[in-house]
Amino acid sequence: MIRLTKAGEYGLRAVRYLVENGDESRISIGDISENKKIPEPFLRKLFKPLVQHGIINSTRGVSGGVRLARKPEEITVLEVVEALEGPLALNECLLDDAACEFLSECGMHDVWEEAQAAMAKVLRSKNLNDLTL
Amino acid sequence: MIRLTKAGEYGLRAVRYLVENGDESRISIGDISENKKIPEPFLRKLFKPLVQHGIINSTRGVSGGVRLARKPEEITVLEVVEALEGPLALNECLLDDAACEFLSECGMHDVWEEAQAAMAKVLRSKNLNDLTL
DNA sequence: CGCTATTAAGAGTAATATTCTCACAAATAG
DNA sequence: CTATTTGTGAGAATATTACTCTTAATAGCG
Repeated sequence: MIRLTKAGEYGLRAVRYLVENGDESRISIGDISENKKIPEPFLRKLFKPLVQHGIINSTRGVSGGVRLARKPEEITVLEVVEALEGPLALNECLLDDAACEFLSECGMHDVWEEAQAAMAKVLRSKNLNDLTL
Repeated sequence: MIRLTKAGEYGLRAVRYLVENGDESRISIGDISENKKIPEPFLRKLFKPLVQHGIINSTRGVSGGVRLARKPEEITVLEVVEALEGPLALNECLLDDAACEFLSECGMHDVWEEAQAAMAKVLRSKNLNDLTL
């Protein structure tokens, strides 16, 4: 089907909410969930990779919450997508050559690589501020 | 995950086999399955959409089989991929606007559209002969 | 200090989509 | 009419996605 999952969809929506409400204060995942209509426990899970990739900062406890770890214009859409969905790989062979039993005689490898590069270029050219226009 | 499924992978592999062995004669799905290491009953199913999309011609019975319905250089990779995977739609909202509950305030719609167009352009620029180099 | 309210983190479960199998039906050449 | 080959429908197995419930950390307050 070649499609973005809910993880990517929800995660981007959440990150965008932080950009729009990013007055340095921390925002709770519950708030985001409520405002953006995202199932809370699921959203909660999405923040783990975002934190690990240094896109989001989180603190627990009373007045804790999440916020962008860097300025929005320094975070590309590609970064967020890859944190949430894993590295871009339109076909398995683009992730791990060994996955293709046909290798050089495959014929498709280069096509997928080119298609993926084109897509990645677009996603890399957009930063989080570009989403709020 | 944004990845090609086995349907696309197997289908392209099968179509490529036809290009390479396309001496006007019909080839049985069993042959393709054996040569390209594709589970036969599954491959069988993949030919249905290929026939429906006018990419493949099939005939039943003794000395029947499948073959390309047109010259390989007149069939684009995009055509084959879309026949097998359904229309390209990196996000649901690119297929059906109603699917997005945020619509104009979404922010991501245009980004996905642009990324998808870039990818589609590459896949449309390649025909089946380009795969056999 | 220790309790409590609040919030993120982690483990585990349910739903859905994909991949594959099997059994049989329909067509066709000889 | 028979051997061969594609077509079709039901459905099992597996992988992925989506969601829920429990646990751990933190700050503030008496």
